[in-house]
Amino acid sequence: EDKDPACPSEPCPSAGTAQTFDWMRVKRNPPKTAKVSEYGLLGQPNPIRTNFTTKQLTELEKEFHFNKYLTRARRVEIAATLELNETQVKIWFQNRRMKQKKREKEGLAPAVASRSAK
Amino acid sequence: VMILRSRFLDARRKRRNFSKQATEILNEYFYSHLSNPYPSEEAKEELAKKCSITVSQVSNWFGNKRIRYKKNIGKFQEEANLYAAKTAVTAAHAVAAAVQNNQTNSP
DNA sequence: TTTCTATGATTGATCGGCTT
DNA sequence: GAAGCCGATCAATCATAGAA
Repeated sequence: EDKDPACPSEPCPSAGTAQTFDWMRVKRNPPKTAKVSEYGLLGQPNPIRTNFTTKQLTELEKEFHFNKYLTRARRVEIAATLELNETQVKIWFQNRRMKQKKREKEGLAPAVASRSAK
Repeated sequence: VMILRSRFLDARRKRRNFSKQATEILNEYFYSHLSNPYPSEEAKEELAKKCSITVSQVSNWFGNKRIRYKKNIGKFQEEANLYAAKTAVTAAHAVAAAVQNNQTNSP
């Protein structure tokens, strides 16, 4: 049930004007990581968000420690080894770099001392 | 079994809720900018300072708030009206104070 | 204490903009 | 002109704090 925007320009205080702005309508397209399972059969079009295994994450992390950026060749290698798309590997590295940057920025001088703990 | 869902036991385990007043400040900003609740980097830094939390936490808060708000606008209606009224009262006080001051200076 | 809900954080993936 | 990166954000989920 929606309310007709009867009073758009009049700020009637008592009325709960719950308008819907554009940002509330934003919808993300489903991940293109469809990848119909090999023997799925189940009517599962696509699990949407892939859950990386601990093994995959460990390998990716190891590689990241070695190189923050990947070459096409290396990416193909890793993708094949870990059974992931090249895109997934690429995106993982991008996100990982962002995470790295965030940690460096925050984990540097907490400003207010905290030497009172323990 | 696949009890490997132990997502490395993230740091989210030791989560702490923000102070009552911090949440108050964040909500005031959110509802007074409901048409576009996307604070700029500068605004985030200011909010972070006022709330005594990090900029990332401010970002997380707005991210969660936006998603959860639009997921169920009705559930936040009461809260929305509450803050709308609050800001209205604040504005009214400012006006009242101005009037008061004006009269005091007018014999 | 147990159950359920509110909430902060994490993260694979998307969007728009800019560079190569 | 497609491809990669960045920064911000989304959206689903995790794990816990707090209400019931």
